[in-house]
Amino acid sequence: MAGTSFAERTETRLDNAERLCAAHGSRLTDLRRQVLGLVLEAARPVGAYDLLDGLRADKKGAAPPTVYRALDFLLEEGLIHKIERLSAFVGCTHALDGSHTEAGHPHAAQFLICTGCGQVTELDDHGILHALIDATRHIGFTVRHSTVEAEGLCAACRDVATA
Amino acid sequence: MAGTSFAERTETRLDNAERLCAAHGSRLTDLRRQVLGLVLEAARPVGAYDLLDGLRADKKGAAPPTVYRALDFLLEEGLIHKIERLSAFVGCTHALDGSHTEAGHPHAAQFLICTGCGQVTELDDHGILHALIDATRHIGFTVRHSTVEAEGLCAACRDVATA
DNA sequence: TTCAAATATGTTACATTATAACGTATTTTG
DNA sequence: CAAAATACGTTATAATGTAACATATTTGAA
Ligand SMILES: [Zn+2]
Ligand SMILES: [Zn+2]
Ligand SMILES: [Zn+2]
Ligand SMILES: [Zn+2]
Repeated sequence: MAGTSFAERTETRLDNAERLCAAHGSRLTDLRRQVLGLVLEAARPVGAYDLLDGLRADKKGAAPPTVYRALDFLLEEGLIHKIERLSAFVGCTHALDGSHTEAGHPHAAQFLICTGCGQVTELDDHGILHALIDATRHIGFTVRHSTVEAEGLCAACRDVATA
Repeated sequence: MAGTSFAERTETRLDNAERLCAAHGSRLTDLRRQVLGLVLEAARPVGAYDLLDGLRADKKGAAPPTVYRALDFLLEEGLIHKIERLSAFVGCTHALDGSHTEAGHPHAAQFLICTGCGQVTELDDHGILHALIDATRHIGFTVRHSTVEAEGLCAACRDVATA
């Protein structure tokens, strides 16, 4: 049995994830659950090789494909997002926290990356998405997937900076 | 003297770039000009190692730092953009084509990546930028730099697909 | 002009991120 | 149960990006 044990809140979110997978007819295996748990426990976006280190505490022989395959699955299920600018991964708050019974499967989101504290905030702002769709429709481009990432300072870090 | 020779249109854009640099008090050296030329001649986003291959046709001993340093300079001058999802680089149409005398230095832009033909279109849409600023202001986040990239099908490729 | 400082480039080595390819194990389905 | 599909193990390597330090070139002031 997988030795890793997570905080209660994480277990709750993992259970939510498991329900979403079941509803899609896909399987949140022990390994995938463990990788998702490691992503959720991190306060900030985690790189694949950090996850690999975490996995190795439990499964000695883990190798890159182990973690990348799990990440691919979690991305396809919409349980995590990849922050392109950081080559790192975060849990999808929309899918894991909300009571959104329609969640799961990738969705358009926006990410605010604070260069002060490293925290990433997920937005799900329709205005941004609409502005993008509007601008692209003009020139006949059909959007299938969008990446919106902003770097800057969160409220807390800005207050520190201007103090 | 650098042997690489570019199409006339590229030379024109390189001359524009040189003027912009001069106006900033920075220098578009032979090497940087050559790398920018290679970016501009490519019909699509180019990876750093493709550029390195191109450079090596002319300068036998070129190494990764050679091209990465040139790219860093060109990014800082706002002459090229990096497409994060592709780890690849494109010329900035705003800076190089327009008669925008205020151009140069990085600016917020949006990129449409066609998965059919690989072409990338640069937008400079105020609506998208504004929607992003609006959404972030609400939560006290200050945007310093934004990445907006959409993957999908351009008009031409969509027509082929539905034919 | 001459020399010191700043800037740009050369060069070697390495770090980080990601995937290919193939074999084994487990789960599902008829 | 047996066949097929899915998931995982394992080894090797590809692709992208930097650190560190030496050399060369340009700039600017004495
Ligand atoms: Zn999400
Ligand atoms: Zn912060
Ligand atoms: Zn641009
Ligand atoms: Zn196309």
